[in-house]
Amino acid sequence: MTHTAPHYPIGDLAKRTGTKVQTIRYYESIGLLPEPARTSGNQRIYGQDQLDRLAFIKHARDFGFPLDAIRELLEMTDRPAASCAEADAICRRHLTEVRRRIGRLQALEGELKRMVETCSHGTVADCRVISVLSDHEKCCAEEHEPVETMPYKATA
Amino acid sequence: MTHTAPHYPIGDLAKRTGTKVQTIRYYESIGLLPEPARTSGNQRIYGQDQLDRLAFIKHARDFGFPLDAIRELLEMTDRPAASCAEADAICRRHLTEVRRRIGRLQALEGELKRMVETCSHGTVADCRVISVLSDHEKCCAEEHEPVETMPYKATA
DNA sequence: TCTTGAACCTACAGTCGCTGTAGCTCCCAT
DNA sequence: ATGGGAGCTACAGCGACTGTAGGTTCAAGA
Repeated sequence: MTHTAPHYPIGDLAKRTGTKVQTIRYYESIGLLPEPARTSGNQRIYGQDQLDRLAFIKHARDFGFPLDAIRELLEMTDRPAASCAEADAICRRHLTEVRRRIGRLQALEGELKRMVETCSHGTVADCRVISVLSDHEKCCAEEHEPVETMPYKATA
Repeated sequence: MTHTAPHYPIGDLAKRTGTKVQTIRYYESIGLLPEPARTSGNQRIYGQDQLDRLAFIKHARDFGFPLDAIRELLEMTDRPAASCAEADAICRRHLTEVRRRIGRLQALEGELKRMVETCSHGTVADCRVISVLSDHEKCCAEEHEPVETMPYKATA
């Protein structure tokens, strides 16, 4: 039993990585994090390895990588001598996706901007916003694909 | 019984609006579309009103409005004499959200671009992609907030 | 030593906006 | 009469969590 190896309870891990406790347990449940050691009272204790692994996951999530891609990237970190072509490919694919999204959102931004700018602030019957949404003809884009879902929280 | 009023089965409604049949039933289940009339054999039949309403929903979804916002917008179309200030507000809020997302994604794009560009295509041990994700210090952004989730489909 | 309260535990439901499946029934054309 | 496509209900699953209920454990202070 060494006294030098650090060991953290789940709350410390959460604070140090900026993830939520539930999220860490969720990652464990889907096999993204290995099952950690437990105290005699059944509480999880983590070492440096786990902390690093979780930090990697968190960072990759902040970059917007989906968990499947992160899983692949983590497998690669376990084989440091392997070629990084796959990691490169994952990253490029992600970049392409990000650019596609930016394009869609920018087209959307233009249309929304026009909508609010031409709104005459009168009644619903005359409202530009409503009329554009009601009538496809009034819409500027010839053909526009649906943008990804965006559930934004209420700004009360 | 008039012979002029059009009436469509659910599949026609789907084709005409570009939504899926299940989606229409889903909208009904959450109260976004009213329950339609039924044939003697229990099949849904829709009139022009419902078609227009669904087209409105579809169009608004294509604009990225969340269903809650669409619900509010639909309520407004039922009160055409009311002020459109609320519709304007919803639209502006959405526009703000879209712009926020664009900003985040653009920051992300820059970082991802740097990552793939500096990748030396060697082993995982030397991989820039992996190392940036492993080590927060190597990351160019001083502080970056997580970007929204983006589950992209496999490009096989 | 006892107590208090924060942190931990499991298990499960809910979020958002659908999508897919199973296992039926119905309708229309041949 | 029959075949097949379209419709029906009910429910599970997606991704990535978040929140809740109801219990246990731990560490610090009295």
